This record gives sequence, structure tokens and C-alpha cells, in this order.
Amino acid sequence: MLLCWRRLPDALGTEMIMNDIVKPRWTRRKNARPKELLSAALNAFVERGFAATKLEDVARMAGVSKGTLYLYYESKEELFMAVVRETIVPNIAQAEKIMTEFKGDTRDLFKELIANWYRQISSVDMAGICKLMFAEASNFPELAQFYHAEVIQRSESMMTQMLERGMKSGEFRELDLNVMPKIIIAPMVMLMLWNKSFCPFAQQPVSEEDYIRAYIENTVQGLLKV
Amino acid sequence: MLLCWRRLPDALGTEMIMNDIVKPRWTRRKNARPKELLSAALNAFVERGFAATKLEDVARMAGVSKGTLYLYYESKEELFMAVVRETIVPNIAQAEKIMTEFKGDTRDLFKELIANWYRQISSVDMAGICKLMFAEASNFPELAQFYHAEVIQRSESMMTQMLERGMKSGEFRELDLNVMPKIIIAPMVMLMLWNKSFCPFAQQPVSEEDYIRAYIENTVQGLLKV
Amino acid sequence: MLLCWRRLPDALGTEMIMNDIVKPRWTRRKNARPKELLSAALNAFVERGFAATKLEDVARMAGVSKGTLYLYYESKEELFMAVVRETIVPNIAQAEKIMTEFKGDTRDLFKELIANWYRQISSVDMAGICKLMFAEASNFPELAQFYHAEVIQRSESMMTQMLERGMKSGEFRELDLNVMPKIIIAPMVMLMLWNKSFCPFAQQPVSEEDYIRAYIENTVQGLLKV
Amino acid sequence: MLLCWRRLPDALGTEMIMNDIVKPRWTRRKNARPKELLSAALNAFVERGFAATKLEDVARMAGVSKGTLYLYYESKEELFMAVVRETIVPNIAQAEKIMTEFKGDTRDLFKELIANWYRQISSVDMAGICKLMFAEASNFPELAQFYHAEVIQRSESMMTQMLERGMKSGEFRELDLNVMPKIIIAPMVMLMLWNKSFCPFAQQPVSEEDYIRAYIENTVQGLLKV
DNA sequence: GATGAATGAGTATTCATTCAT
DNA sequence: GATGAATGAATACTCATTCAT
Repeated sequence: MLLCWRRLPDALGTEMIMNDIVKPRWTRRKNARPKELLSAALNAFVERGFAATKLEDVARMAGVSKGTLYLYYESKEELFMAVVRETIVPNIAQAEKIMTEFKGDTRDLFKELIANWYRQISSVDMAGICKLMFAEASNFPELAQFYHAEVIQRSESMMTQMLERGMKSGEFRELDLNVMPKIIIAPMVMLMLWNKSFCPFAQQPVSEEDYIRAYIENTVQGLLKV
Repeated sequence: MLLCWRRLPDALGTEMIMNDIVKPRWTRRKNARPKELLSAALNAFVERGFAATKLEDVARMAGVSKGTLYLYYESKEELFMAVVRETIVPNIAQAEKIMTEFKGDTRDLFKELIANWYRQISSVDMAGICKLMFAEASNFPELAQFYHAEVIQRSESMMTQMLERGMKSGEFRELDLNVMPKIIIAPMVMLMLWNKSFCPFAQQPVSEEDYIRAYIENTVQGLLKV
Repeated sequence: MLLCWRRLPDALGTEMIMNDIVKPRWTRRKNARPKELLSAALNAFVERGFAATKLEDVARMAGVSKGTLYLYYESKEELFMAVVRETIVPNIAQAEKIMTEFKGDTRDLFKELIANWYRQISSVDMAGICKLMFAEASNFPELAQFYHAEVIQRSESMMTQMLERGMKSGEFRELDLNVMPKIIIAPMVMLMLWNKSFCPFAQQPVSEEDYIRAYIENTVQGLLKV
Repeated sequence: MLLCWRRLPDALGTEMIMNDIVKPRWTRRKNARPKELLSAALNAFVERGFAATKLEDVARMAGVSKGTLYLYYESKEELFMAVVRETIVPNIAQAEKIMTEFKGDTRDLFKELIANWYRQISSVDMAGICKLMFAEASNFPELAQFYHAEVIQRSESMMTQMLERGMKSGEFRELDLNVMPKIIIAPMVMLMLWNKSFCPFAQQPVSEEDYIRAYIENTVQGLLKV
């Protein structure tokens, strides 16, 4: 004896019966969920900052309910940390590989590194994470430590290697390796921050391509032995 | 028999009597207090961000009670805006003066501008404001607009003038003036942000003097006509 | 093509078709399961109280999933009520039988009743139920009513009969039958509560046997005609 | 220049102008508050148990807002602990004094102790605390420890002394001092619990006076040397 | 003016309950 | 039948803001 209260999707292609009541209120997505949540959370955190972000909004953006967030992350802090940790780590490694394997002029290596970085930035939202970490470093010391070690330091040491290579080969002049990596990366970091902060308030948009081209040109000339 | 709700400032003798919608957007009472309040607030906001800052802490840091803050600023937002507006505005003008009055090589003008800027940064906490604005731009669009117009744009246009001067005089090579000002300033902005964010997490501190020296050297070489 | 919402048990062959308000108040499916569920629930409720008990924990303790609980009980309240109702009811009847059938001195009847009770307490967790009901009486008035009628009142009336028997036979002195049953049972109830509450916090454990022996001795002497 | 928005109470006796708007929305009661809050909380906790009590209800019962509770107690747990700790401690000491200073028959001492206890119970809500602790002991082990040491143990050791006194003087028979104190107190504890639990569900109310009289009579006869 | 006790709207978090699998 | 992912109402707690003192 059966009591029918809703139509089941059947084996036939006639599944579209009742266009709006058919789709279930939710579906099970145990594997896909974390990625969706992290993505929504990243956007929210980047847009508003940690404290100003409401988990309810994150949930809505991810298309789930508040409670679902807590099935995957124990707290707002956990979620935030996951956002930072999961988004960035893999991306540095690839650049390091280029660094060690590159053959040719160092100035070309530099161009390659920047080009690669730019590609990476665009694929995942490293710019967002970057802005976030600058803003929240003092509120999440542990995370700042992690980010500093895993991203900043590794990026800088890559730049250091690149500069050393150029000095050794005689392409580059004598450089202060304590500060030059930071100085050289700065315009790229600023580009990321800019896009996440003041970009909407500028009258005329900045062409990223022009920016990077000019940046490379100027930096390279600055580094070369005269 | 009467409870005074708020006394309007009537510096002009023209008392503005408005029976119910009295709230003037910007009211301040005294002169000594606000400076302490703004200073405490700036520190707190820079350290934690807008949303994570508790007014109680600001009050304690300023050595007053919570209620007192409200005698001077109508809300947390007002306070935040006051912090930003009052701290920075005066400082750009001076640099603009140097720009227009300088005689000599443009490369020396550049050095002078940076040196002057560095002095300014140190005197008031421009670095703090800067970090704050990058973090909160999207939460305070109005303020971001203001900051963009009053600080970023003026700084950049100064740089633009400087670069134009150098190009005109034949010192500098052909430069893309849409992007070069941003690129050139970037390392200085990063220095400010760095000091307010990751500085505590770096093993070895960066010497600001070395940083600036190397920055100027590299940038100038990058700009010069070869 | 049809989704079955709930199959009604039709042990009688008479399928009760009710189109929308199908929910029968008390539904249970199987026989083995509920005992494990009730046992787990009892332990959890006794340990933590009703409100502080999480159904997830009950489920885990019973070795089933959260959802399974709902196949057997409609709600946490239902489960709680089932725990109370199913655990105790059978146990009083037996004592009543002893009461009516006993031959010999009333003091010996008393000893027998207590001994029997003690055995019963130990076999099922009557002590737990007892603690639970004292704690939750005001949150579950209906259940408290039930417990009062089915357990307390029946226990007391048994004691009343016992005392009357003793008075009638001349063994016991004149006793106030409104209060003496409560007074006499009190130490046994306290023993149960003690074991479920403060027992773990006592330095030296109390010997139940000594306790009961002394209790019987003292009570009997208190009751006897001098 | 003044902007009036509400009438101030003036120095005259004409304060009753505007019967309902005049009274302030709240008044400052820094010293009285804790007592009011504890009292409201005690009632709520006793009525419903810890977990089922909503702080909002406690606040309403105390005539304050939710937030006010947190000005005085850091959390629900803190509040609960304060309720237990502050209500009971003082009351045992007085009984101990009676114990040591009493002259006369031990049976009279016993009556005096019980009478005194009964008075104490009634003045503060020791019965409520007692019920609460039996229910929540396992959820608040620390507090249970405290209660056990400060109330239960002290009460029992008082009874032990009393019994020893009676045995030494030859009034009482040989008694097992490990268990008799618990047994003797049981009916009084049960009386407290009863009043807080099943009392409302009994058809005929129990006269506390009759209960205590019968209890004393029966207990004394049970203790005496025959 | 100043104070800080009191407020209550706003949020993070929990958990009984539902329902897709 | 079972499962446990998903839900969302319910609640502890916070903190900007008000206002009696």
C-alpha cells in the first residue's frame, strides 16, 4: 500500500514533468561541497574582511544553509584558515620548478617567472588571498606565519635565486639581496591588491598587460649592468 | 524642566533651530580630546580592522569612557571616517609644492620626493591609514573614493608630472604614463603595508634605509635613457 | 513513478488508508532495535538530562545512524517518553503480588519487599528513570503524572498496605499513613539517586548492602510498637 | 540654545506629569542587580534544568535585558555556578554551631538540628539548589565536587557527630556510622526534592509539619537503645 | 561634560528533524 | 529499511549605542 505525495523521477526521458516541483530541495554533494564553500567564503572574506563577513551570506552565496557550513568547518576561523591554506599552497611549487630548470638569459627567466605568476594569480584567486592576509595578518598570527613562510618567503627566495643567477652570469649589477626581492615583487603585489581594493574607484581602468609590460621593461633595465 | 538633547555649534551666531531632524552630519565639540581619540582609534583600526575593533577598546586606549566617544563622533563609522580624513589630507600638499618648485635634475627631484614622502609617512601614521584603506575600501566606498581622489590620485599625478619632466628634459626614456606612476610608487606603498602587516612575522627585519636606497637606485636606472 | 511516503503496518490485514493525516501517534517498526535504542537513550538521558542529550550521541551509542532513530520514534520527546514508559511499568506489579500473598510477620514482609525492590532496581535501570523523572518532572507534566500514578503512588500504596497490615496485627504502633509511606521509602529512593548523581564524587564508596541492612534495621525498630 | 525632546523630572512635587512616559526605561542598580539576577536564575534553573533554561527568560524574569546578564556573569555556566555557590554556603555553618554547643539529650539535639535545617531550607531556596545539583551533577563535575564537599559532606559529618554523641551517652544503640547519616537525612532531602518535583502532581498535598513530626518520631525510636 | 550600566539588534553556533541516496 | 548530508529554527553571546546618574 503506497501513499504518493510526490512524483519520482523515472527511468524514462520524461523527467521534466512538473518543471519546478521536481527538483529536490537539495542534493548530496559531499565531495563537491568543500570547494563550493571555500570559493564562496573566499569571495565574501575578500570583499568584506573576516569580521564583517556573515556566515549566513557565505552560505547563501554557496547555495546552502548556514548549518551546512558547520558540517565541513568547525567555525568561522576554521573556514577562514581553510580558505587561505587550501587556495595558495600548490601554486608556488610550479614557479620554483621553472626557476631551477630554466635555460637562457636571466632576464628572460624573469619574464617567464612573472608571466607564469600572472597566469597563476588569475586561475585561483591569489590576489584575494593576498589582500586578505595583508588585512588580517595581525588578527591571525598563526595564519600570517604560515602565509609568510609558504608564500612570501618562497616567492622572495625564488626572486633571490633569480637575482643571484643574474649577478653570477654577469647580466645584473651588484644588488643588495636583502631588499631587492621585496622591491622587485612589489609592483606585482600592488597590482593584485589594487584589483581587490581601489580598482572600482579609478576613473580609467588600468590595462594589466600594459602594466606588466612596462613593469618588466623598467625592472629589467634597472637590474642590468650598465 | 528641559532636557537638552544637543547643543549645536553656532560659531556664526546663526543658531540653526530645526525641530526634529537636528542631526548635523559632522559635529565636534572640543579640540584637545579628538586628537587623543583619533589617535587611539587609528591604532585600533589599523591593528584589527574596522569591524573587529571594539569601541570600548578605543575608549580605554584613549583613556576615556565609552560614552565619551559619542560626545565627539556620532557613530563608529563617523569615527572611522574622521580617522581617515583628518590624518592624511594635509600631507600631500607639501609634496606638490616640492614638485613644482624644484630646480635641477629630475632624478634628484625623484629622490627628494621620496625622501620627503618617507619623512611624512613616519610623522603621522600614513602607513596605517594606507593599510586600513586597502582593507576597507569595499566596505566604505565613499571613503575609498575620497582617499583615491585625495591621496592616490594626487600622488600619482605628482609622479606623472615628475616623469613628464624627466622625459621632456631628455633624462628619461619614453614611458607609458598610464601605468608607470603606479609601478614606481608600488615599492613604497608595499613598504608601508609591510610594516603594518607581515613585519612581525619576518625573521630578519628589513632595513628601511637600505630598502629605500636600493629602490631609488634601481628605479632611477630603470627610468633613464640608455 | 511513485514515492512512498510511509508504509503503514497492517498486521490485521485492514490497511488503514488515510490520505493526509496519516501520522499515528505511536509507531514502531521492529522489535529488536527499539530495545537497543531505548537502552542507549536511557543511559544518555540519565547521564546528561533531557535537553543536554544529543540524539546523535544516542544514535552512536546504539550503533545506528541519526536517521534510524526517527524510524522508530517520532521525536526526541517521544523517545524520552518511551524510555520512561517502557522501562518501569512492568516492575511494580510483581511487588504488589508479594504484598498480597505474603504470609508471616509484617516486619518480614517489609524486608521481603525491600529486598525484592532492590533486585528490581538493579535489573532494569529504575534508578536512572527515577533520577530522570525528578529532574524533568516539570518539563514533562504529562509524563510526571504518569510516573506519579504508575510508580510513586503504587509504591506508596503498597507501603500503606504494609503499614496497615502491621498496625492491624499489632506489630506496629499507631502511624500517620499520610506521610509514613513517603518517609519510609525515602532512604531507598535516595540510594537510587545517590548512585546516579554524587556517587562519583564521594571519596569512599557506600556499601549498598550495609546501607540496606542498616536501613531495614532502623526502620523496623522505628515502626514497632514499644 | 536648547532642544527639548523630553520633560525632565523637576524639583517640584509635580513629577507625575505624564503618567507613563516619566518613569525611566531603566535605572542603575549596580549593587542590587546580582541578587535579582541570581534569584531569577535560580528559579529558572530549578524549574527547567540548566540546558533547558533560556537566558532570555532569566533576563525577563529579572526585569532586565539579555545583555545585562553578561555584565555580571561571563556565561550561562558562570551564572549557574554563581547561583549554586552563592546560595548555599553560609547556611551550614549555623547548624554546625548548634551541634557543638547543644546541652541536653541527643534526641533533643536531633530535633533541634532538623528544626533549624527546616528553617534554613525555607529561607533561601536550598531545596531548589538541591534538586538542581542532583540533576546536573554529572554535567558540572567541578560544581558537584564543591557541593558535595560544602553541603553534603558537612551535613553528613554533623549527623555523624550527633550519632556518636548519642552512642557515647548511651542513648543510641550501636550504629553503622558509614551509612546511618545518609539514611537518617534521606527523608529530609526527599522532602526538598519532592517539593520541587512531584508535589504539583500529587492529588492531596502533604503537610510538611506532619511529615517532619512523624519523621522525627520514627527516626528517634529507630535510633534509641531498646 | 563624563561616565558606565543597560539595552537589544545582530551573529555564530547547535541540534532536532528531514529527506536524497 | 538505513544512512548521514542538509536544513533552519532556536539560543548563547557580542557590542554599538543610549541614557540615568
